[in-house]
Amino acid sequence: MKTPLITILDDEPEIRQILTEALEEAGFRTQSFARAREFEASLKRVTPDVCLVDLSLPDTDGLSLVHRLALEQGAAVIIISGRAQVQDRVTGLELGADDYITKPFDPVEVVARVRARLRSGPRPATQSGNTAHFSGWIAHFDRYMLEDDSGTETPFSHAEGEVLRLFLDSPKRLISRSQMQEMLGGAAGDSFDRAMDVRISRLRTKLREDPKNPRLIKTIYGAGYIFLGDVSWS
Amino acid sequence: MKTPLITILDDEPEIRQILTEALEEAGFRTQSFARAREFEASLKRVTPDVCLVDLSLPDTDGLSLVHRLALEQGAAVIIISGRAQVQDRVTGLELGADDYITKPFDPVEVVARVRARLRSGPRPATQSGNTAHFSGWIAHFDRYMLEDDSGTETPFSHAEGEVLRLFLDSPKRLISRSQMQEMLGGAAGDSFDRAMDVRISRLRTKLREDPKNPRLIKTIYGAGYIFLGDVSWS
DNA sequence: CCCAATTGTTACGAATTGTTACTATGGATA
DNA sequence: TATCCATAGTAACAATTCGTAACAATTGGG
Repeated sequence: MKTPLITILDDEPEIRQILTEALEEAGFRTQSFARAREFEASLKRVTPDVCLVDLSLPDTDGLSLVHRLALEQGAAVIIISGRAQVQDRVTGLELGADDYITKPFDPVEVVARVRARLRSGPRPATQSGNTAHFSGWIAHFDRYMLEDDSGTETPFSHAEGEVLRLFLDSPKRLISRSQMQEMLGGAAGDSFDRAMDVRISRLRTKLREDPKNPRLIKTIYGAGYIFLGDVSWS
Repeated sequence: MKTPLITILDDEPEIRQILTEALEEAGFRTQSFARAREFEASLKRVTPDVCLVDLSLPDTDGLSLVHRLALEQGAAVIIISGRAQVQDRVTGLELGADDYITKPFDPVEVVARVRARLRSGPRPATQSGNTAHFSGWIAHFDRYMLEDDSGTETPFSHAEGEVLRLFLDSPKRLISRSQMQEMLGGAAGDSFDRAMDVRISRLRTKLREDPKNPRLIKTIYGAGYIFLGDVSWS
C-alpha cells in the first residue's frame, strides 16, 4: 500500500504548517495550498486520499468546492472551519463532507480523524456501478448476465442477482441468514426459509461452485455465508 | 436499497428517546438498547448500518466493545460520549470508531453525521485482525482455514473458530469455563455444558494436540484452560 | 388458455454440532 | 499407598442445519 496522500487547503500559513508537520510526523505524504485555484489545478494531476479544506477561503465559496470535491473525486473530505455553529456543521456534512472539525483544533485529533477516513476506504463512486469483477468473473447487473474468464455469457435471474449483489456488496464478511432474509424477501417470520438455500444453490451452479470445496461462496454452518474473492465495481 | 438501520446503545433512556426520535424523523429505522449484553445478542441476528455507542456503560468496557464492533461487524461506529478531552477522542478513533460526538449534542448534527457515514458505504472487510500466527500455525479467520508449517490447509468450523479465537485473543492467560460459556453461546443455562469440552477436543484434534502432553491448549484441572504459544495477529 | 421460465416448497441425504455415557485422570483423604 | 469422587476426554448417538433434486405455484407472453 502506498503511503496515503493528504492535501491541505487553508489560507493561513500557520495552520498549513501545523497540519503538515503533524501529518508527516504520522507518516503521510502531504500537499498544501493557500488558494482554491491552485488546489483544483493539482487535482487534475494527482488524486489525494483525504482533503482537509478550510471553508473561509478568499477566492472561492468553500462549500461549493466541498460539494464538487465530494461528488467528483474519490477522496474523503474533512472540513476544518472556524464556524462552530451546529447549522454550519450540518450544512457542511449535508453537502458531502465526511467530517467537520472546528477551530481551534488539536493536530493529534486531526490525524486520528484522517486515519478514520482512510480506514473506511475510498469513497464509493457517485454512480454505483452495475458491473462487478471478481475472480475471473464479470457480473453485468444491467443485462443480468454473468461472463466467465473466457468471455462466455450466462444469464442469471432476478432472485439470483439479489443474492449475488448482496455478496458482492460485502465480500469477505460473514453474512448471516437473517440478514439475507431481511435484505431480500424480508419475510423471515418463521425460521425455516429454505428458499434462501435454494437460491444460493442455484447461484452456485451458475458460478460452477462445488460447495464442498468452495472458491467463492463459503458456508459457515450455523452462522451464514462468506463471499471470498476480491470484488471491484465499475 | 432498504432504509438503513441505526442502533443506539446508551444507558440513559432520555438520550435513547431523543436519538430515536430524530433518526426516525429523518427516515431511518432504529433499534435501541440500554445494555451491551442485549445489544450484542441482537447483533447475531441483524447487522445495523451505523451503531451509536455511549462509552460509559454500566455492564461493559465501552472501548473494547467498539474495538470488536469495528473489527468484526460491517457497521460504522459512532461514539457518543460525555468525555470530551482530546485524548479520549483520539483513543476512541484509534480503536476503530468512525466518528466521535461529545455530549451535549444536537440531534440534528448526529443525523448529519450518520448520513455522512452511510454515504461512505459499508466498511471494507477488515484486512487486519483476521489472521493469527502461533507456534508454526496460521489461522485464517476470514476463510475458516488453519495452515500448518508445511503450508497444508485444514478447514475449521464456526464452533471451533469461536473457541480458537477466544484462545488467541487471550494467550497465556487462564480462561475459565464460565468465561467461555459466557463469551460463546451464552447458553450456560444448566450447569454442566459438556459441549464446550467436546469443542475443545475437536479443536485439539485439528491442531494435532495430545491433551496428555499439550503444546498449545493446556487444561488446568478444576479451573479452565490456558493457551500456551506466542500469538501475533496480522 | 397454453407454454415456458422463474421461484417457492417439500423431501431426503450429508455435514456439523450438541448430548449422553463411559473411561481416564487429578487430587484429597485415610 | 489405596480409595474415593469430582472433573475432563472422547466415542457414539441424536438433533440441527444445509444442499439440492423433484415437484408445485407463480408470472409473463403469446
